[in-house]
Amino acid sequence: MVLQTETEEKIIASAERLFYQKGKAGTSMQDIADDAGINRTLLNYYFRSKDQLFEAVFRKAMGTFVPNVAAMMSSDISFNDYLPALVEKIIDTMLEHPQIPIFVLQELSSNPERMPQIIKEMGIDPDKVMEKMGKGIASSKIDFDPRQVILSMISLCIFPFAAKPVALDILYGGDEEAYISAMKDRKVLIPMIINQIVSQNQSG
Amino acid sequence: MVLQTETEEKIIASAERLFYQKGKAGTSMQDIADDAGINRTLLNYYFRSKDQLFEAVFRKAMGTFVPNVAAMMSSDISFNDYLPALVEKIIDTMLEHPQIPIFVLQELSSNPERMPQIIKEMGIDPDKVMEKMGKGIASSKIDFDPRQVILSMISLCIFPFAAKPVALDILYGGDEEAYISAMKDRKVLIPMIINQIVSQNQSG
DNA sequence: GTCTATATTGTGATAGAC
DNA sequence: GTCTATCACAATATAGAC
Repeated sequence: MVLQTETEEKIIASAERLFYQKGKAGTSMQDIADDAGINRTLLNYYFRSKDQLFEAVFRKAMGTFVPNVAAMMSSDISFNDYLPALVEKIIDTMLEHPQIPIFVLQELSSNPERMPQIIKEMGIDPDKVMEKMGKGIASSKIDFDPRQVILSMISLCIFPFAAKPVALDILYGGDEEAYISAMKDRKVLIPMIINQIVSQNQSG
Repeated sequence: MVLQTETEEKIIASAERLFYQKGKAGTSMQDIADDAGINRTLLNYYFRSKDQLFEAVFRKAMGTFVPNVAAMMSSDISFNDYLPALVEKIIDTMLEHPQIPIFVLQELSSNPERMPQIIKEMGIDPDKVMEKMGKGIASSKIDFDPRQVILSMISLCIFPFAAKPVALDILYGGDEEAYISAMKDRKVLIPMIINQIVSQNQSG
């Protein structure tokens, strides 16, 4: 992260909070300026336009996930062995930034045509990911498509945060502590689930 | 569904499409009127305000899920036995309305304080849901909290649709047919996963 | 770098003619 | 029920003083 002026940092921090909660169209430049306690025109001075400010926030949010994937791909241990660490990393990231999934998915849902370029920019090679996955999942008991396994793992990790308001209320009666505690429990539950799918003779 | 005038139907149809894709703040009344091919003031004539039009769309979207839950709760067979039918119902609903999850979750994320009242209005009794769940899950092999099981099942069913742009591009190389086909496969995969978690001696 | 003033356009909503 | 005309206001963005 490059050094930034204090004002620029305040803008980004406020823009993040508000874009995450209210979305791009639901947040005005004035809202952000007020939240940051600065003059509205400074947003244009530093970021030229609302679009460019949003873009900065969006890219930072996307970048939150990439290190997790990158770390997995650069490690030389198999998917199965790396699984618990990966799940823990993802859930820890979610506990810190629970609003990011919906924010990112809402933007990608509105502008799906952005996906191909984003993948390219983030340096993710789908083939390489699949190769890594397939390696650990080859001996699957139920002969799952590796893509179904990875999709299921991500679903189990991320959806409970995207659906926090619903889960919190219906399943945990509004008890935030109970909800958080349950999310932490999933660090061990999810690898168990995935391992059960993938293979029961990992030792072989 | 009550009989509606043709104009009213056109408004709702356009409002759904646009609210789903661009969100509430990202969609103007003019956008909706143009999409419906009618005069903008008719929106106010039929729905009084943008807020009330949005509310109509939001409630209809929420109502899409409720029948699935309601059907499960009113059935007298156990959760485990009902599982495959429930998963199939949910995934079929998602295939028909893949944009609803993000739309609903975005709104609830912006206004989580709405949850308690919504649950009440929809006639969902959390205790009754939990009782139903706990019944089928009691003999769990890994002694899972029933809430973790239900949360996992929902995650596995819904997240792959919420994350469609990402999954489509990274996992299926942009091949829409392959993606849809994979989603259909999950109708049988997900019950297998959940059953493996829950119990291996359901017969007892 | 930070402010005030202003240009321009878009927005939700209503009144009133037909 | 549907239209035109209009209101009051909020939005993004820029020019220019300090």
